[in-house]
Amino acid sequence: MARSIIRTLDTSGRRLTGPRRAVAELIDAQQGAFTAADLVQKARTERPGLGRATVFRTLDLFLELGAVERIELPDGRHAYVVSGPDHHHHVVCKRCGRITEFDDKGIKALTKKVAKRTGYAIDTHRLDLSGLCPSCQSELAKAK
Amino acid sequence: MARSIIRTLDTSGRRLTGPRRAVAELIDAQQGAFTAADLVQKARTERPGLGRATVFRTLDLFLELGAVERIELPDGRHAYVVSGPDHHHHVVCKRCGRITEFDDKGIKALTKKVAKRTGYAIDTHRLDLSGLCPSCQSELAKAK
DNA sequence: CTTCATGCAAACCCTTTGCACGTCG
DNA sequence: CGACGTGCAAAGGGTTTGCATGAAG
Repeated sequence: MARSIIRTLDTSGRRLTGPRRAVAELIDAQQGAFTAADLVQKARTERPGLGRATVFRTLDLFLELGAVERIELPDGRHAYVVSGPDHHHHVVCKRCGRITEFDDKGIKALTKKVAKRTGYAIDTHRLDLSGLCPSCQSELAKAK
Repeated sequence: MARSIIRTLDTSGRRLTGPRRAVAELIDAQQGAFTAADLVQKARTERPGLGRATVFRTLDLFLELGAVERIELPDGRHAYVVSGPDHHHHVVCKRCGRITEFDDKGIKALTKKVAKRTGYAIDTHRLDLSGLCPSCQSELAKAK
C-alpha cells in the first residue's frame, strides 16, 4: 500500500487530497524506479481525470517531503524512487533499466574528506552506479 | 587550446571538421562546467552560423568518445565538463553554481564491493556532491 | 566521388504556468 | 467560508529530426 507516502504527507501539514492519494498509489504499484511519464501514462488508464500537472506537482511535493528521491538514468533522463527511512544509493542496469539499491558505506567519510580539501560545506551527495544486472549479463553471454 | 579534445576526435576515425573544431574551442574557453545552452549562446556571438543542432550533435559525439562527461546539477539540469585523463568527480555549489573537482579516492573500492554484493557488472559510476562553496558560505554569514 | 556532417526550421518531448473551478479543513 | 489544490490548455525550455546543401577523406 501507499501507506508510508501517505503518512508522510499527513504528518506534514499539507492537505491529504484524493489526487495526491492517487499519485501515491500509482507510485506504490510501480516496482523500482519510475519516470514522471510512467505515472502520467498509467494515470491515463487507471485514474482518468488526473492531470499531468498534478502528477508533476505532487511528485515535487513528495520530493520536498523526502518521500521520494530523484535519480538520473544513464541516458540522462530522470527517474524517481521511493525513499526508505535509511539512506541508500542505486545501481541502474544500462540494458533493462532495473534498479537495485545498496547501502551507503564509506561515502560519508569520503564526503568529509572532500569537504576538508575543497572548503565546501557539503550537504548532499548522490552516487549512481550503472552497468549490467546479473540477468542481462547472462542473456548477453548466451546471445554470443 | 582545444588540443586534447581534437586529438581524441582525430584518433577516433571520425571526421575532423570545422564546426567540430569550433565546438571544441568553445568548450575549451569555458572554465569548469558548462551547459549546452552556454555553448549555443556563445556560438551565436563568437561563431555565427554554427547551428544549435551541431552543438548538440557534437556534444553527443564528444560524450561518446569520452572527451567530455555529463553531470547533473542540483536543480536537475545537466552540464558538461571536459574529462581529463584522470578520473575525477565534482562538487557543485548550490548557490552560485561553481564547480570544483576532486580526485577519486576510494570509490573504486566501494564500487567493487557493491558489484560483489549485487552481482552487477558495474562499468560507470557518478558521484556528485553539492553544498556551498567557501565564498558563498562567507557571503551568507555576512548577510546575517 | 561517396560518405558523412551541417544548417535551418519544424517537430518533439518533458515540465511549468495561468486561470477558473472545486475541495479540504 | 477561505485558503489551498486541481484540471485543462497553453506556454516554455531543452533536445532531436528531416532534408537539401556542403565539406572531408
